[in-house]
Amino acid sequence: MRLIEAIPATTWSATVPTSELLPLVLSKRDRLDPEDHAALSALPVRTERYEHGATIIPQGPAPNESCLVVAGMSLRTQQLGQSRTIVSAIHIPGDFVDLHAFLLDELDHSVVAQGRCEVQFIHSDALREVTRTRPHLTRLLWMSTLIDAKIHRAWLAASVGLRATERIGHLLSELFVRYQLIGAVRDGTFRMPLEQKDLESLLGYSKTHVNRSVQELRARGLIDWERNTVTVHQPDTLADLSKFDPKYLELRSAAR
Amino acid sequence: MRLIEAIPATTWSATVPTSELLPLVLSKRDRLDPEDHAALSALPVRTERYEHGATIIPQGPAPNESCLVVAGMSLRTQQLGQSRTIVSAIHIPGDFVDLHAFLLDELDHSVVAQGRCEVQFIHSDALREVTRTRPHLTRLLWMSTLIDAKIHRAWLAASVGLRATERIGHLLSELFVRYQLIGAVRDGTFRMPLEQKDLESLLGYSKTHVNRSVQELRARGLIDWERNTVTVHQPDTLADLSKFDPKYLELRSAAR
DNA sequence: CGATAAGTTGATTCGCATCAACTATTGTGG
DNA sequence: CCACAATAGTTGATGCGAATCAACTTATCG
Repeated sequence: MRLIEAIPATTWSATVPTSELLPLVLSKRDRLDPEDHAALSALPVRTERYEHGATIIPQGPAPNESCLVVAGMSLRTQQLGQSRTIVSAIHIPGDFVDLHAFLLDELDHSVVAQGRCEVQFIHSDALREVTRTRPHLTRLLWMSTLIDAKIHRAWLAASVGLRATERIGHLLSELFVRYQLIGAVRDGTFRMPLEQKDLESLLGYSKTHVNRSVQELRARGLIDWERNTVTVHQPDTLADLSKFDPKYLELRSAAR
Repeated sequence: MRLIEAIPATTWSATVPTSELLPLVLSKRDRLDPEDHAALSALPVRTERYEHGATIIPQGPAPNESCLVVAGMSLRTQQLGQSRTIVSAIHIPGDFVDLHAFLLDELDHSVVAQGRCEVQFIHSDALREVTRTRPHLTRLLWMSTLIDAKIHRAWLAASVGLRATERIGHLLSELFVRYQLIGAVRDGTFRMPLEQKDLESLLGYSKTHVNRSVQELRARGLIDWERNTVTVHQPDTLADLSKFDPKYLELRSAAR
């Protein structure tokens, strides 16, 4: 087992009861009135744990459940041709993994556990019922998928327009912000189930080149990164270098 | 004016009355019952035309309208730092341009006309009313944004995993399929408001390299492309070479 | 404490950018 | 209508960013 120890500190399950996780997540986007809150708490959920590399959702016909990361990390991976695998999204605690599954027939990607990972499943019927009766919640759920798309666009822009060093800086800036939002950064440091080698499938660079680029960021005093621990010494400088817009994950809804 | 003549043949406004466009577009996703159909037809819309390069939607605070391309083409463009502009989406007739705008406060991109372009605006209040009263329509609208995200993921994968020639093949395969879906391909040929030079901001390659890659595709007998006219001689071979999954935009499905 | 995997360094090759010239096409005004 | 201007497309030469192959060091785990 060369995993990071157990499920990382970045877990909510310790502090938040199962039924309160979803309302908590959505309340970060917009105020929930008591009825909405109750509707969410009442959703039946099933919690599962996965070992590193396990497939949480397979590519192909969409499952009749959607899920949410409770602890750890999962990756959305797409096949490109036969041989190549590309990561198209990273999910950390509080992120919906495949909310879109309940509206699509077929998923173009798999979801796999990166390190140990705990997720909460919600049946599509229950979600459909929410969309039938609770318009405001529907809009908030919809918004979650829009934020997903927003991140996709940012990755796409980074992929087209940045070179290795900047691009790694961009990814680390994003993870820094996202881990900050769930309270998992202390003194500029966070732990996550990614190592340098993982950037090979994430960004498409060889491990050799990833390493040289990471060294450059280190040499400039912007970051440290050993194994699963990342420290961002100068978030602003790093964001600037990487053309990362720190506001791009501001999450509040326009839909009341 | 070095535009493609007037609004291209790829227009629906000639054959479909304004109020019927939106129901027509959504009915491609799933059956509409008469009430849903009526609700859509009743939406007040405003039609506008833009010249090449005109900004249809500016980056920044989200507008209180969303829009749909009726004729021509529009591009979603993002700023990366000060200088670089990246295209993150292409919209052709029948595509929603910024349906997500009505749920987000702030747009991370602009939308500009590529060639002459006709769009239909729908006020956010009207959309919000639809989401309040018509759950099935809401799911279909939501699904439009999910397909958008699906295309983003395909672009991202292509951008990370393919080289210039394949990547251009990928884009042309996608456009071929999308234009086919709106009935704008005849004998493998379609016209569009993009030229080779436009791939510079679309894919991030220099025009020199774009040209050499296009020539390679031509030399292999896969395509022809002069100015605004593209012919795909062997869609299957091209898709295969480009690792393009031709199924990825098939839209119809079961219960929504 | 040995085995395995992550990280590091160097040498070579290749894809693509860049700069520069040139041709072909389209559009414009006299 | 023709001559010219402007833009799209084409070709060549050179340099840099990143892949690849290979060897090696360091950390981790059983």
